[in-house]
Amino acid sequence: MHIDVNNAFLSWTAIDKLKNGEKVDIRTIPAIIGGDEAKRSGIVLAKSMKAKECGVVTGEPIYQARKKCPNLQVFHGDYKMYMQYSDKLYTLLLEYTDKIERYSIDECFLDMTNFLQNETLLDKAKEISMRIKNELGFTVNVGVAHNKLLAKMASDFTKPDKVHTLYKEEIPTKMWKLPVIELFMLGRKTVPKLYNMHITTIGDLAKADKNLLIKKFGKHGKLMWEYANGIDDSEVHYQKEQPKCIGNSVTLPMDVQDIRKLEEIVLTLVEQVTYRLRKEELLAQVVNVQLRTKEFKDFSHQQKLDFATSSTKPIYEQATKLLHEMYKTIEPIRLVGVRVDGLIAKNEVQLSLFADTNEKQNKLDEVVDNLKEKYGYNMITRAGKLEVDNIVKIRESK
DNA sequence: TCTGGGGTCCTAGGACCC
DNA sequence: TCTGGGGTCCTAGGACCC
Repeated sequence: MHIDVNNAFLSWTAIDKLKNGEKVDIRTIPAIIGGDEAKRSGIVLAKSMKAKECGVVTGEPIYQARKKCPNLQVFHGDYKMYMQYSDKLYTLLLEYTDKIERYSIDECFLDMTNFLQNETLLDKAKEISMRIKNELGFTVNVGVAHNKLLAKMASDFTKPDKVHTLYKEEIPTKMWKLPVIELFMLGRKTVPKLYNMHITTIGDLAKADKNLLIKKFGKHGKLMWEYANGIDDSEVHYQKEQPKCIGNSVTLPMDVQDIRKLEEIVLTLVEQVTYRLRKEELLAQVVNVQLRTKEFKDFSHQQKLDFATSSTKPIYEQATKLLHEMYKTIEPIRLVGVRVDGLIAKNEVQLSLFADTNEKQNKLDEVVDNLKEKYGYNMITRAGKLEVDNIVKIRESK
């Protein structure tokens, strides 16, 4: 089964407001959850049905959505609150199976193979759907199928509050008629290329020459042909996996060219990233810095460290080096990102010739972390960074 | 008042080794 | 006498997901 919360951010905001005494249910009016236009992060993250009817789409700029829908109401998201609703959903689902993959904040895959007893899968799906609505106050779509791909495709059929099946024999009638963009893992870059090959529906793709697709698209070609034919043998990954990378980035309220400013922003991001790294008890082996220009061109540089570390100082030094490498071709910068890669568990660390032996630095990080833990992330900061902190307020929830 | 932020995976090309 | 072929590791960029 694939379970997908209908308009998750909007629904959760709606029920949270109702709980706090708000009279109108924002699910019943033209409304969206969006970023902050003044901070240049004004895009649509979720929309109500009424907003959708106006033609509002997820990901578009809010000003554009407002043009389509003049009486649109805009609300900001609250990640911490969303996580609480996500946890409630997960807890309820655990009553049905312990093999649950939390695919995202609002999506789960359930492996029901060993939990059917006498009921059919479909009855269970209906029961789950009903209980979520009654006990948690929001609706979901449930997709029922014999693999993850088909379950996910099924949960995406008509919304909201629906249970759909997509069994093997239903593939031609329920899936093949859909436009090819609807297929999982086909995005805006690949679809025009398929159109040029006269492939417009998922059915066209399913019947296309597999080898030709592989020749044109490599591994991705094989995958899309298999998906179009409903082939997928991936497991439900119900055990929490160690992250492969940790990164934070900010779109700046205004373009920045001053390298000193950029350095300070990088420092803020490094502190954020390494804080998360230490909380997860991981060490990083690679540092990556990303810049986006005001023309929306992205650049990134990365480099391996001589030793695995989670310490602010060496990671900041590496990040500054990378920033300066890229600064040569400087243009006004819109976004700055810092990411660490090649993560390993702290207790699995190999002894290196250049081991991270700076006890003093590690101790300092620990003290700062504890203060942040106790008094809030933004309660302690560097004196030299106060100005940047005003530009780049780090969200407490992260 | 144009276009978020968090991720994963893949590919191509270059350096280097034998 | 004028340039092989196997491999690994690293980096930059891009596609896709929610």
